[in-house]
Amino acid sequence: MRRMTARPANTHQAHLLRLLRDGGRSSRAELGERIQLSRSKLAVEIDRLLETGLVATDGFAASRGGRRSHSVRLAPGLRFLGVDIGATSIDVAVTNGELEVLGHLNDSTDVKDGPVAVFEQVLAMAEKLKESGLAEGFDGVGIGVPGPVRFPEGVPVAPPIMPGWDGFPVREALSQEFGCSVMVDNDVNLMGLGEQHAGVARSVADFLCVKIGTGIGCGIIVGGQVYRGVTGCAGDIGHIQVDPQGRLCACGNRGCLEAHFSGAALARDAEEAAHSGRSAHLAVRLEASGRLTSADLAAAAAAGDPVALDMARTGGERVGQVIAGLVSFFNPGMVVIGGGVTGLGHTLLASVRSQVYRRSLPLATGNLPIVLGELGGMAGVIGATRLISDHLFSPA
Amino acid sequence: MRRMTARPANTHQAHLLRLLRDGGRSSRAELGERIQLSRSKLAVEIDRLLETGLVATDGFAASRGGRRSHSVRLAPGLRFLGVDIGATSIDVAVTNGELEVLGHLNDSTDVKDGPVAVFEQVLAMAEKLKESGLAEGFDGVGIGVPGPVRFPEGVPVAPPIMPGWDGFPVREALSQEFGCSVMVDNDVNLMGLGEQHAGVARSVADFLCVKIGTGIGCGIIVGGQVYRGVTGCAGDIGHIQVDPQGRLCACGNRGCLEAHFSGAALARDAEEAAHSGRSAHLAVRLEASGRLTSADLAAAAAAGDPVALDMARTGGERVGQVIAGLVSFFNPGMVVIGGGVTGLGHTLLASVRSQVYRRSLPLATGNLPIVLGELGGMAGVIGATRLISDHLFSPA
DNA sequence: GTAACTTTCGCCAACCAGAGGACGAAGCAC
DNA sequence: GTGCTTCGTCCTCTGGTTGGCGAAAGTTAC
Repeated sequence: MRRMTARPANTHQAHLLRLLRDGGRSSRAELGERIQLSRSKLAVEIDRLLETGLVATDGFAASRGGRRSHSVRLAPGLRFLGVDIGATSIDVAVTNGELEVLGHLNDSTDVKDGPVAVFEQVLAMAEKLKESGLAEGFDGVGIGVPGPVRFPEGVPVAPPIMPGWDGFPVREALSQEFGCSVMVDNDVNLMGLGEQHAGVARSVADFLCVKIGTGIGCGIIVGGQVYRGVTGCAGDIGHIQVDPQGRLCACGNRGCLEAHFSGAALARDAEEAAHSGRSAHLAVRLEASGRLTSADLAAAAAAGDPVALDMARTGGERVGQVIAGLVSFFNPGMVVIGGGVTGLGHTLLASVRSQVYRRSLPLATGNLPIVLGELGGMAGVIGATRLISDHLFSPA
Repeated sequence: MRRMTARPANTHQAHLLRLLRDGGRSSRAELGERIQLSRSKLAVEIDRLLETGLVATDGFAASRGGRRSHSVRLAPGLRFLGVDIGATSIDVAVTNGELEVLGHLNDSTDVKDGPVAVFEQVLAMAEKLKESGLAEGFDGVGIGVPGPVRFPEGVPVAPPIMPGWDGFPVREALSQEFGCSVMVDNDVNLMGLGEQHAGVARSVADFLCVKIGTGIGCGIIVGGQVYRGVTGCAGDIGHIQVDPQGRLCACGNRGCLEAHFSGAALARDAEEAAHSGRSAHLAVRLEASGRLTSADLAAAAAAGDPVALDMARTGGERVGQVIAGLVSFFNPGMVVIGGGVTGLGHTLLASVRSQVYRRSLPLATGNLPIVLGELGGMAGVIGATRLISDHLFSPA
């Protein structure tokens, strides 16, 4: 099948494409109600979109009491690829134009192996998805990487946990490889976009999305759009100080949030607790797998292990302290928490909430939901497809 | 003189008015270069503005090598009033349409006396400005208050240091009193607007403006606009924790920034140092005036008093710690520091900078100016007139 | 001092895009 | 079948852009 190469010619067409993406198939009349456009103009633009092949007719719409209208929808062959590269795993998903996930693969990796090795893996996974018949090619690819990105160029800059990625032209290289448009962003921003598109933050314009995985980052959505800061590294909250007398962090400072509470720190603490015999539960798990991860800790906490619960509680307080500061500063409409450690669930959430509600202005916390992400591991890939579709569904 | 009651009829007129405000008198040709509009349309809109009296012709413009063009400017009789209500003082200034300050008054007050008393004072000051012949009336009034404001309605909400102001309809009451449009905002936001309009932050779209006065707040400018958060209390950084084992704060928590470093905290510390005999310099000043303020501390520091210098240094480190967190989170293009304690000047600035540069990502700090505000006490009132002019120079 | 060039301004004609009304077609309810 | 509603197309009208032209008023070159 021939890939779509057309792009909307103007803002009206772009707006229509987004309406169809987010609202699914619609009649012209329905579109007319949602868009600020005269009927004649609307008809012209839809005709043009039909001509370019970006949208297709799709039978009749349900009657609303009068003449039935013809439906239109995004071209059914549209395929977006979402790639979420984590520190230790890769998620790849293929969606249709409406960003519904048609297929999904997860693979473990080590981001430290460098971009060439990782992208070989990504390409293999994409190939597998194609072979399973879900796509014959991709119209656009969105990629999330665990570090700061110079967004316009799609190039990682000085990523702390990704040696070898600094300056690697991810966007350009993959654009060539896939033969289509590619957009690259920080994984946390994409998680925010994902939760906004299809998760808990639907219809929230200003919110924060805190991802606690191997590291800790925060996606910032202002007015429905990702805020990236002037150099693209906004949301880098992992090294905010939570305790002047705290632990020494890899960054050279003391008491960084990430040194106390992140996937890496928790795993280390859990192993320490297992070795020292403070937690029999964790010791058993360590025995079984040889290593401990935050998932083991979550399981131990779920099983009621007091040491694990305590770690979740104190960790939550630390994150809560930082989030309280961010809430005071940013006054968001919602805080979404995601990433690997969400397995700690309500223990974590409870202590975060208690910190925030205690430390921030009532005016800021009065109507502030602090919730876990709804999409789990899919948030990143969905956000990635949202990113690339936003790009493609905007005037060239 | 009759006040201007007209408002721009469309976005083009609004845009023209702002161009004239920010660029001063211009010829039609100059305006044509700066605005996205055809010559004929431009001529029509300018003619309409001339008709309504919002702009006036103003002689010939300097020739650029051809036929001389007629200049237009904002109506010369336009007068805006900027009011900056602090915890202990009031600033009032009158400007022309171009927001040039024509006259300025400063008076001490106590915001705790409540809105009625304070506004009586404000009205008296405005009257005095009128009597000095600077204005015959006001076309718009902007007001800053030291606490959170429900912006659309212009009503303070739950302001911690302004008992009696909660829910007082400032905008409505003063609009009646002055007989013109009034806009109310947090004083810190207005300081940010002021520094953006006429101060160090000209041409910076994303920056933070930290005001350290009686309390501590932070104005957030995103994309050239004030970000107020979902309930209007964004930037309330005074109660971010800087030390879990720190001082007890009035808010009930421990180690709040404001408890360690703010006009009030510094004055208390300075008096303590004077009493205990640790600083002879401060003791002399205490003797002289019976009370110490941050201005005394600044003077002592400037004179080389080691205790005062140490207070400035450690205080700067505390603020710097918080700002470092905000820089990591927000990745601004500039940080402006203002408010009463700016008298501490470079001692303060140096320790803030060292903290931020040490704790935040190089990517975020690489090209990040951390500077003192340029406008001093005038930032608030200029920002206030900017606020109301932005409002009046937008389509009705 | 004069001629040639430049720049601005106002006017007009041609043209184009989009809004909104009119109208017929298509479907539903009774 | 009759009346009502909805849908889609056609057509007109308005507002705005573009480009051209000439007058006015400067500057520069000679």
